[in-house]
Amino acid sequence: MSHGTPHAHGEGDCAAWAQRAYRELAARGHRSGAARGAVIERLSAAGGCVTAQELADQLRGGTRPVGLASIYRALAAMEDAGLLRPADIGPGERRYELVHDDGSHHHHVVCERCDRTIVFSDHGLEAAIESVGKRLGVSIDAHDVVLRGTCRECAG
Amino acid sequence: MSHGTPHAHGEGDCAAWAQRAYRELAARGHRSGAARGAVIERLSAAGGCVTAQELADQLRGGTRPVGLASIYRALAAMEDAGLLRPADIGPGERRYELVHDDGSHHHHVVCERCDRTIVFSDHGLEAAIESVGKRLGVSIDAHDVVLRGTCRECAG
DNA sequence: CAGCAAAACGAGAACGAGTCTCATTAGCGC
DNA sequence: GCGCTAATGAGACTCGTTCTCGTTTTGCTG
Repeated sequence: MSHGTPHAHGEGDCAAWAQRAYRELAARGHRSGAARGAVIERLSAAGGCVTAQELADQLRGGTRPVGLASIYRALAAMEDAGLLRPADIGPGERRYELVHDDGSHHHHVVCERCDRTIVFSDHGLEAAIESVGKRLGVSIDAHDVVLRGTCRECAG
Repeated sequence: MSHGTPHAHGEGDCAAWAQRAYRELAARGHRSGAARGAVIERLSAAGGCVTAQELADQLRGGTRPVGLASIYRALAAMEDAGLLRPADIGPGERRYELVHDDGSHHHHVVCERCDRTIVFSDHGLEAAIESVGKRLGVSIDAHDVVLRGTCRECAG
């Protein structure tokens, strides 16, 4: 049951995500623009977990530079549409995660030595969180969990 | 502004915390200064869960204004000394929590309607986190958990 | 296809949190 | 007191994010 997926990158999902993003945004009355398209492609290629700045850097080197404002606008629109989820992993680190429609869901471990981020999911943890919500009488819409420690490689 | 968290723990702890803060900082070779003293008093009075900006505002209105730089310095020194723990509750929200020496430890629920923060601790959740760390082979030094939802009052 | 209104765009200004620098002040051991 | 050094505060600076505004695109309609 609680089988983890440490760093499983499914690329097929991301292409599907891009399709859904186009569809969802169009359905919400958004017109298709070059900037937003480029952002969607980049996000989908990266599989998520990027900052706005990283997107800007990558797009600046690409076929066509995209203004920062447009990137933030695109990200905001997609967050509104439930296509992205911001993850506040550290101060000055707002990373955006793809939200897949299968409801899959993960959290992060940040290694304090190498600064790498490991992705995981865990049923036990989700269950514990749900149980806390019930106990407190709070209906939980979302939750962020960030673990900090030393990863296997750094621990040696 | 309206962020007076109803406190489950007594205020006696916070006075004790202030004492320990003075002691611990002195032990680390810090001299006692007016600015740092004011920050300790304010933190202890607030019981934690404040941002540097809030401290600055409160101290500006007080008997003696304290420079922002000094506040950040004081916070950093106390974090180093294990007296404070930063909690990244939201973007642009670096709140500092008192670390009590009884090792007590809590997390936050942020109500998305009234923006209030509820503090809780849960043994099951801690256990789940520990178990995740073991499974991933990561030694966990610290962890942040933020739940977002609607509190009992707002759900009405 | 041309015309049009609204959406999207990009450059740059503005903003806010946090950090850094530096000249001045003040603690503490002597 | 004396002097060394940490602490302080004003303000400059960085950096991520948001806002503004004039221009370009898009998609719709005649």
